Amino acid sequence: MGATKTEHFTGNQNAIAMLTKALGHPARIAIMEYLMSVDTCICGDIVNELPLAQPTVSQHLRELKNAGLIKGNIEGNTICYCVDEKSIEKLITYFTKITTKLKSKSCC
Amino acid sequence: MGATKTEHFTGNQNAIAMLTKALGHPARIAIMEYLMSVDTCICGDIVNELPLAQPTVSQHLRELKNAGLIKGNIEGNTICYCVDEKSIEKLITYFTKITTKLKSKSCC
DNA sequence: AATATTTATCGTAATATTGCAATATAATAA
DNA sequence: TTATTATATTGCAATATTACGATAAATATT
Repeated sequence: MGATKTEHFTGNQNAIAMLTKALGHPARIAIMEYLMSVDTCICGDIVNELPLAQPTVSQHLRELKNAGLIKGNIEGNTICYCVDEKSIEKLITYFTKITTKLKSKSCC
Repeated sequence: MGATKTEHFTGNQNAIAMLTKALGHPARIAIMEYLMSVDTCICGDIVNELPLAQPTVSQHLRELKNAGLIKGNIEGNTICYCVDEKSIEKLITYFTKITTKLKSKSCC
């Protein structure tokens, strides 16, 4: 044991969990915030913004990319990163649906 | 190493990461969905809804509770669980702020 | 009181994550 | 060509997570 039993859950449940899991680390939240703190793509420069070693940042970037939360374009010597809006929209839609249901509840 | 370096990040970054991390497992997403699938608190009955052993479900419930995503009231023999709306609101507010910023971007 | 029911905790094995030094890769600059 | 710069990959140690059997704790039922 030790591995998540994804096969017992729906595709949507696994998809949402994949997104939230990728966001479930302060460094990755910090990366997302940094990517959105300017009006353009960020080319290079991400490693210097974080209090972590370069291989660690690279690993976090890969996880965000695998989850579909960010996109990365090779631009010569550096890589330009930016947020993939679709994934964030998906999360907002999901959570909004949740709270819409909650409004009609009266409990606890 | 192996432990997250929370001390290097802001309180808000850690707070959001704590919520998303707690949601980062399909079983916990399934629990949240189940809790919201009815109009009242769910007293007992959560274990039977999931394809996991009782101690495992109990562990997932504790994680959701520690993160502040659900509330649990002891009701005699059973425990009544429901979603803590405030935590979900916090996430929606956060992600909405993110997309508002993204709208003004033109990149990638 | 004895038993059943519900949930939590303990202990532990399997697996995953986090972090970084060392090294590799690839493009640019000298 | 030989640095230099930017990012990725490898390997590994420390730690965390996932899952569950066994057991405990607490209330309910008989």
